[in-house]
Amino acid sequence: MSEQKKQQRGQADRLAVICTALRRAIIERALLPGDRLPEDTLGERFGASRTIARAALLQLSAEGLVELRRNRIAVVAAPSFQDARDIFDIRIALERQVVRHLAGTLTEAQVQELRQLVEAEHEARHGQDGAAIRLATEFHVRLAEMTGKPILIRYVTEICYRAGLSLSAFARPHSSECAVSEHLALIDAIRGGPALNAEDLMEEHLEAVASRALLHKTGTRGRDLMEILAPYSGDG
Amino acid sequence: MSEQKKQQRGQADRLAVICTALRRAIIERALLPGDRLPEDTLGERFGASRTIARAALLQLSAEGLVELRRNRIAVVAAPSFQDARDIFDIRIALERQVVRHLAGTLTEAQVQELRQLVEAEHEARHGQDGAAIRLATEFHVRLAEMTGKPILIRYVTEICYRAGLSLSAFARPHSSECAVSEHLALIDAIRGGPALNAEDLMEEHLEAVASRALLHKTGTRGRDLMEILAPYSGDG
DNA sequence: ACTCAAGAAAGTGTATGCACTTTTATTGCC
DNA sequence: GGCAATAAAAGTGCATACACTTTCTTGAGT
Repeated sequence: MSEQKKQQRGQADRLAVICTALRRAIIERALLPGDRLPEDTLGERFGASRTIARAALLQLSAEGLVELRRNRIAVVAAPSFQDARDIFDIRIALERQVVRHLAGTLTEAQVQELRQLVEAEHEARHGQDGAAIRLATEFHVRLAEMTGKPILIRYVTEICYRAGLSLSAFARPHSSECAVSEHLALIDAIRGGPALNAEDLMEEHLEAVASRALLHKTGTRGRDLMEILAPYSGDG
Repeated sequence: MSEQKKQQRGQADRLAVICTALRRAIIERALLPGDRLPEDTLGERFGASRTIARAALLQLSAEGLVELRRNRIAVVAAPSFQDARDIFDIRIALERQVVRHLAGTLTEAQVQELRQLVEAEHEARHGQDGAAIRLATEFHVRLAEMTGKPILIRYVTEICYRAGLSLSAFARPHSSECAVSEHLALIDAIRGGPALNAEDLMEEHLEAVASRALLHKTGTRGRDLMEILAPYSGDG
C-alpha cells in the first residue's frame, strides 16, 4: 500500500535473535555458569531496549539456561551436580525415543548430512574449543529434527542445551565430550534398523559422555559481558 | 528504615499468580484450545498491567500451553493429534523414570498422602468435571515431586499439563480419564519395589488414558474470558 | 442482497520513565 | 589501617505512551 517503507523497524524478532545468541554463547562456553546478564547491557549489545532483553531472559529462564532472581541481576544458570546427573537421565530417555522412531528409516541424504556434521566436528576438534562442543550438540539436535515430531524436537533440543551447560559447569577444560567415532557408530546403528539396538548404543554413548565429564568442578566469575558477546551479536 | 510501608506493592509476584491461574483454568477445561487471551483483559482481571500479562503469556508459551503469534492475540494452544500422541510418549518415558526412582522407597506417610489424593479424586468424580481432571494430574505431579529431583519434577509437571491440554482438545466430554483404581494399583506397585514392575504398570496406565481419550475431536471458540477466569482470580 | 473498501476499534511491539532495591564506593571514626 | 555508616551508582519491577497491525464495522456502489 504505502510506497515508502517508513520505520517498520521491529519485524526481525530481536527476541529470538538474543535468545539464539545467548544459547550459543552458553553452549560454546563463552558464557559460563554464574556470569551476570544485566538487562541493559544485553539490550545495548543487540540494539534493543531492556524490554526485549528482559523477555529474552524470561524465555531462557524457562529453558533452564538462565537463573532469574527477584530484584537481582540475572545469571547464567549453575546446575548442581545432582541436576547434571538428572538432566542426563532425562536426556537418555528422550534420545532413546528419537532413535526408536528413526531406526531403519533414515534416507541416504539424511545419513550423508549426519556424516558431514560429524566430519565438521572432527575438523573443529583441532581448532576452537567451543565450536566442537556446539557441533556435537548439533548432531543430536539434527537427529531429533529428523523425527519430524515438533514436541520431541523441542524437548530434546532444550535438554541438549542444558546438558551442554552442565558439562560447562563440571567437565574439565579440554575433555573430548563427544567422541567422533561414537557418533559414526550411532549413525550406522540407526541406519541398520531396530535389530542393531541403536537405542542401547545411544544410551551407552550418552552415559559415556556424562561419566567422562562429570568428574571435577570448575568455577568462574566477573567477566566482561560486552566483550564475551561481541562475536555473537551478528546473525546466529 | 522508613516507618510507613509506603507503596511497596509489587512483591507478590503477580506473574506467578497469573501463570498458576491460567494453568489451572486450562487443566480444568475452563479455558479450551483456541480461546483468546488478550493481554489487557488478562492484566485487568488480575490487577496488573499488560507488562505482567505479557510476561505470563511468554512463560506459558514456553511451556507449550499458549500459542503466541506475532501481532496477533495469544490463544490457548491447540495441539494436533500427532502432538498429543508425542506428548504421551514423552510423558511415558519421563514417568517411567519417576517410578524407577521411587520404587520401594516410599514412606508410609507418602503412601498415605497419595491415597488421600486418590480419595479426593474419587469424591470429585461425582461433582465438578474439572476438579477430577485436576486432581488426577496432581497425583502424577505429586509422585514426581517425591523423587526430590527438581529438573525431573519440572519436566513431568510440564508434560502432565500439556497432556491435560491434549485431552481437552480430543477427549470426549465426560470420559473418565484416570481411573481411580489404576492409581491405587500404581501406589501399591511402587511401594512394593522393583520386583512388581511398577514401571510397566505406569506405562500401561498412561497408554490406557491416551487410547481411552484420543478418539474424537471437539471444538469451541469465542467465549468470554473475564467470565471464565472469575473463579481463578483469587489465590491458586 | 452482495461485495469490498475505507475508517474505527481493538490489540500488539517496544521504548521510556520513575519508584524501588541491591551493590558499590566513600567517608568519618576509632 | 580497619571498619561500619552512608551516600552514590547500578540495576530491576512495572506502568504507561505511542507507533503499528490486525480485526471489525459500516456504508456506497453494483
